[in-house]
Amino acid sequence: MTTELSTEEKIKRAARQVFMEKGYAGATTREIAEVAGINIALTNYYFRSKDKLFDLVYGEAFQDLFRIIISVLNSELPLRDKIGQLIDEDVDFLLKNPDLPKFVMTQGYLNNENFFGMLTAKRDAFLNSKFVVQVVQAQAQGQVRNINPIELMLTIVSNVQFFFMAKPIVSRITQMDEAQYRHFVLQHKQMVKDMLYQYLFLQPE
Amino acid sequence: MTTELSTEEKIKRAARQVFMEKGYAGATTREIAEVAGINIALTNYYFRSKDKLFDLVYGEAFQDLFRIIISVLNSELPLRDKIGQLIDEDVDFLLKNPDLPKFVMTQGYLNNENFFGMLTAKRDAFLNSKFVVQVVQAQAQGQVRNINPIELMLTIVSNVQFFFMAKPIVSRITQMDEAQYRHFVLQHKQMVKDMLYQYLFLQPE
DNA sequence: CTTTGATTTAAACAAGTGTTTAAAATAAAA
DNA sequence: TTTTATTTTAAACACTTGTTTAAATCAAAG
Repeated sequence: MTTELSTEEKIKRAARQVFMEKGYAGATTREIAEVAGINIALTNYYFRSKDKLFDLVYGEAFQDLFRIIISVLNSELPLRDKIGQLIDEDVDFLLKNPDLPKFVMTQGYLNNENFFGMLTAKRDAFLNSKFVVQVVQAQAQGQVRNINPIELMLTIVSNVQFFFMAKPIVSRITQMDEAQYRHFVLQHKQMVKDMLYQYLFLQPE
Repeated sequence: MTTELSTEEKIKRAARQVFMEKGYAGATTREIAEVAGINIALTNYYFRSKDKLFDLVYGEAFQDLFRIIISVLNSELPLRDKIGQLIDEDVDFLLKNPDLPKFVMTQGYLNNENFFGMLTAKRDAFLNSKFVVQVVQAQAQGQVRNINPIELMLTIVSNVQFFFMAKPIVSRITQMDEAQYRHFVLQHKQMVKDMLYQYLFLQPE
């Protein structure tokens, strides 16, 4: 039924799966080839080396992780809605890609030049985002509590992403299965919004 | 000046350093031996294998990460002070051990039996902690907002630990050096407390 | 000093690693 | 079909891995 993928695409997908599960050092080209269902030599035929293949996979994962957040940060929404949207979209995205934050944060230091390059490229998108401007403006008008906009941004993200990074531990301790954990995270969205709104906005709308 | 450590202790410390930096797969016994300044064969003379050495290091890291939190959870403090203490002590501890959460959370699945065993052993300490009892009681008396005590616990921890796990990314984007980041995290403590108190406690004291 | 046991060493082992090679199979072009 | 280029394969390469061995060094006891 599914249309046959090109060999190149099969390798890339297998590489993403194995790298995400085992990390760079723990992954082997042989396992990637096995998952992809192709001969070992083809990984080096299509991509030049394990390093190059990893850089490709990591780069895409890195972009994926920040794309949605940055897009919402710079959207036209008013601040209150924007914070809600940040939480909603981040949760929805991570439900589909639960291992992404762990992968990006733990594997970044390996290919240093690349990693730091990607980060500095993203700097402006965060520091000069419309979100930061909105927060500063609202603070000047006394509508919003006076906290560092970047700290606020991180607080929003931390309340979402941590629940995915800690999932193996939490789901085990609380004995939640996949569906229950999903429900738990979805319900947590509202709590985070309530908490942030109440703390942040000085004048109730 | 420093008293000479035993060979066994030198290996264990070197192993902790290398395992934390590179992970299990990325670490080699030769690098551990080099860091410890001893012959390769000694790692297997004192510990039986790389696996056994890793299990030892991981087990201690695991205990370290939860010891303080569990101790505060079950202390005699009133709820409000307890939440403050959780945040204070977690930050202080992580300032001394910044790589611990990342290590415990990402390397746990490797030695599965051990990991899950340690988790189930900790289950009661969390689920039946004095903290949970206090929250439920305060909720019954209408003093505290009606949220899942475990979710509250996780929210507290997430607002602290995430700032350490994301440190490589955040410090690079914001161009903060070590001292600045330390100041940033210390200041963040108060913000987390304010936010949680305001959200959680229905009657101002 | 001699002897016994523990500790340390250099060297090697087998297995697994990323990568390459040269031939085979397939597809495309003539 | 014949020729050419592309893709795939099995096998091997050089190297690193965790681990072991047997000898050397050291410390303590007799």
